[in-house]
Amino acid sequence: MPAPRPVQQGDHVFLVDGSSFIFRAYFQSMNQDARYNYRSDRLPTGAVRLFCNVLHKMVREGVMGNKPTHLAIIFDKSEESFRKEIYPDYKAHRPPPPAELVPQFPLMRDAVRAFGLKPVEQIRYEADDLIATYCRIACEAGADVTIVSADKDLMQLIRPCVVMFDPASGDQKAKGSRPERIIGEAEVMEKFGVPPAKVVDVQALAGDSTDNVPGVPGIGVKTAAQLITDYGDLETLLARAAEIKQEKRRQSLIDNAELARISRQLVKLVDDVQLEVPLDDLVAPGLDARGAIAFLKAMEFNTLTRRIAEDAGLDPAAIEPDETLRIPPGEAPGGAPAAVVAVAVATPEGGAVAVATMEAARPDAGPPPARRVEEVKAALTAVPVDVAAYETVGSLEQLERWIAGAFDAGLVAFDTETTSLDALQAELVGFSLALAPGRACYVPLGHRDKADLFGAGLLPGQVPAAEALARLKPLLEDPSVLKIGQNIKYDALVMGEQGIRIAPQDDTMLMSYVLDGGLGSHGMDELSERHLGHKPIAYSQVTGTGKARISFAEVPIDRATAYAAEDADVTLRLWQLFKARLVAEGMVPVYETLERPLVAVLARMEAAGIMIDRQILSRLSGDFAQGAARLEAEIHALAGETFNVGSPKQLGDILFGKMGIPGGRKTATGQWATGADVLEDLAAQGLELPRRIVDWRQITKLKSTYTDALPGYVNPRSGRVHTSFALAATTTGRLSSSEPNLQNIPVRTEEGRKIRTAFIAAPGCKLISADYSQIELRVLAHVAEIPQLRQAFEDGIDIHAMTASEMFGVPVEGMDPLVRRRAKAINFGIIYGISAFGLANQLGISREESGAYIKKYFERFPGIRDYMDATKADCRANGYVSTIFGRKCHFPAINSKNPSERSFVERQSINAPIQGSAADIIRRAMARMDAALAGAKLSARMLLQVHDELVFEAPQEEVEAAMPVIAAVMEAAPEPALKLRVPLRVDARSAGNWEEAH
DNA sequence: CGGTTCACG
DNA sequence: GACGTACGTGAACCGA
Repeated sequence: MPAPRPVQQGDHVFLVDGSSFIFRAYFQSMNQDARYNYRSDRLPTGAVRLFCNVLHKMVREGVMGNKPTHLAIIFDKSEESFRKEIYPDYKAHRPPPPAELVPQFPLMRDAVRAFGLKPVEQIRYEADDLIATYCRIACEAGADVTIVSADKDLMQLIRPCVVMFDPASGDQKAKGSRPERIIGEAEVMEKFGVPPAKVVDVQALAGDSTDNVPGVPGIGVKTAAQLITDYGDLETLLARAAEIKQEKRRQSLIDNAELARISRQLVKLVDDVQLEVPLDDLVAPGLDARGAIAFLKAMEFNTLTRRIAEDAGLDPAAIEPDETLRIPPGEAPGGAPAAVVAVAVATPEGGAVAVATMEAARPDAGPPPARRVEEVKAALTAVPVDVAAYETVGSLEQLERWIAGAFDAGLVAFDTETTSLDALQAELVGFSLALAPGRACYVPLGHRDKADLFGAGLLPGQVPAAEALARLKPLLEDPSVLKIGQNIKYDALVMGEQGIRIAPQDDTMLMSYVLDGGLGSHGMDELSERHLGHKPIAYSQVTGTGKARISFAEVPIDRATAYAAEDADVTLRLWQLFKARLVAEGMVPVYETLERPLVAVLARMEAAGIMIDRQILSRLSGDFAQGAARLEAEIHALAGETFNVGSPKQLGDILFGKMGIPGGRKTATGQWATGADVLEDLAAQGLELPRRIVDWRQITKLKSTYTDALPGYVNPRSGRVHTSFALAATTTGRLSSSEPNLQNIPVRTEEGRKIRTAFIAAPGCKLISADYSQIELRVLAHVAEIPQLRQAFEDGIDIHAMTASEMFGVPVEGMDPLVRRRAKAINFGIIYGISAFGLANQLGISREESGAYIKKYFERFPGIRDYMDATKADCRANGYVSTIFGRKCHFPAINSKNPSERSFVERQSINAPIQGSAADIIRRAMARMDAALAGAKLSARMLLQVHDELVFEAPQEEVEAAMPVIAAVMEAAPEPALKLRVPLRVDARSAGNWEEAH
């Protein structure tokens, strides 16, 4: 450390706001390739790396030609600022820092020391107060000061001897949305409308929602600036408040004078802190190259290590890494549950995981997660949703202020309003932004005059859409600003149509799904009621329903603002809660690896769509129509009367009433049951009519659900069919597909398979279908640890034949197909939570016989009964079961008094970990697929997921290269989080259509 | 809008 | 010992 030297005229003091820098660096790091963000032992280091780069540059080159003579890196000591003593809610609703950032706080300080500097921090004071104090002392000594920060709260310090420098994306090649810049008096005037000395007065009136400074309700920066300019300062204004003409404003100022004074105290920086480290001690070092290299090597920052070594003429290999920065292996796990640690330690994406453990090990990581959740909950309703006043943005200037606010906050809740639920057909009508609870706006773009019959007339008071979107794009694409949405895949698709990406993003619907899957739906209205105790304005309330329903474009703008801004506000509040809960409940790895990455993946798949051959479908429709007509005539003849063949009620009456066929069964509602199983039974007795009904039903089903309906889903712009995948719809973690459902395209019958030939590859391309073989049985073999099953999968033996062989003692060679079929049914039954009744039904045998099979099965595979019993007990004790990757499936009815309901839930709880683990595996494969294909220089793209199958489209010439890449990603999907005890196998085929590829 | 049926995994 | 059943989906159609 260099010797102290008094600051004097001509010196240049650099004051770096370390705390705000950390957050910036973190969000920036989130946008780069994940492997740069972790050390080889999964310690998250991305923010530290960016911090070191800038620190190095500052020491070496200075800023804007000025090199520092004195340099202080200043941090917030803790959250217990003296401001909390004045106003307990100060910074109260700050979300907790991202989990991956937490272990980096102490590393930042280590970095500062390694560069030969002293991190400066003082209890009770924020970094800003220390900066203010150093600033005053330096100016009094006649030196110049550069404050390195982007925090607007520091702007009050600017004066002739003080400038601010915003490193923003400074040394990145990033686009020019936020160039690095010097902030002087002119820039402060521009932002606050007053000179720096009066900034605190403006902030006292306008408040600051990110820090929870209350201000005076109804007064924003603009009004505040006007008032301060008119009256000179805050005290004069408050003294003469009675003179103000606008009634509401006058009253608000009179009522809230004290609040304004408190606010001023909160924003006014203290510049007479008793400094523990005198300014004179902070002499800028010549770089301590050896110390820096030891640190950088320990962090594994190779590029910067090399650069510094070169500059200093040192051999980096000769310098030992600083091993004190290694976390001893025994220290990490802390008190985390063993299961979580096991998942965590190995997850590649899961720096997050390493973090959960790290947090426990670091005493200075902030309040414990559970307390944090309570704090967030308490703060959430500080500004009730009901009374929040939302802003309608009617000018570009206004929009720019909100966008700047989002950049400052580093996060924004975002929501689009459109004319359609189909994102790819929807027209954008407006969007809303929320920056803090109660602070939200709506930006109308395409609201039309309802009275204008020609529909062209845009209502006045809206921002020109093209220009608004041009302003919005840099925000939505900026890596340092987190975009928060409720079902943000929809908004991503809508914005994608405008050529705008949304990244990075978080989704409250998915957070809720991870936290509370099985405990209710994850729609926003319900989440708001459940967690915020607030019922938001319903969509139908603004658009009406049924015949009177209007397009959102016709909703009056004030109504639209109330609705849309509230949605963004609610989304933001939910995010704060869920973010804290994910940490507290140990669900960060599940969210980060199984949910968050899937948003972009599915958006791409949906946008890609799949090509269909309409000619094939129309020909099939014709064939089916003929077949159905012929069958219908025969059915009427056999019945002796015409009736609606599609009516189960009429059919039941004819079969079991008029014709008096015995052995009918009734459904829950007392109607005659006429399902295929019943009709098949009757057909087996030699009856003609039921056979024809079954055939008729099959044909009409294929016609109405597929061949007739699919062409109607072709998007006119792309000429392809775009399904919508739901990520948060099932109780097990599976996806679902709708409009159209492309996960139930026929395959089991020959007639049905013809429909698959209509799903085709684009010209010059092929479809590739890759599916997991027996994935659920393999998962079962893994979780229940069944040695015979494991061995069979290891050896690649026919699993159903093996089961039959074990149970009935017959050799696999030359096995009776009927015996194998029974074993297969039992295997599936096991996965479904077997019952004698169900198995008997499936096999058409007696319950006694099926019960004997099950007994036999459990004798041969006792591990499976143990697994089932353990799973049920687990569910009863916790109310949920977990997949092998830690996804929770809640079953609150597990302890139901109703025996039938209870056994139903027990079967669900047995099935869920198996089905859900398989779903997790394919999700992991999907999350990695695009990067793997791109890494192999392949342009193949994923189009569909059908639970255990992925469908791709690839240029003909790369099909052979793509298939092994796809299979490898799928087969290795559980790793490295888990190594299954059984191998996974994937079969991949290619062809011009889906039928042949499958 | 609930019930029934049937397409898929 | 009663109770209705295989697990998970979405779409079409009927009939109130």
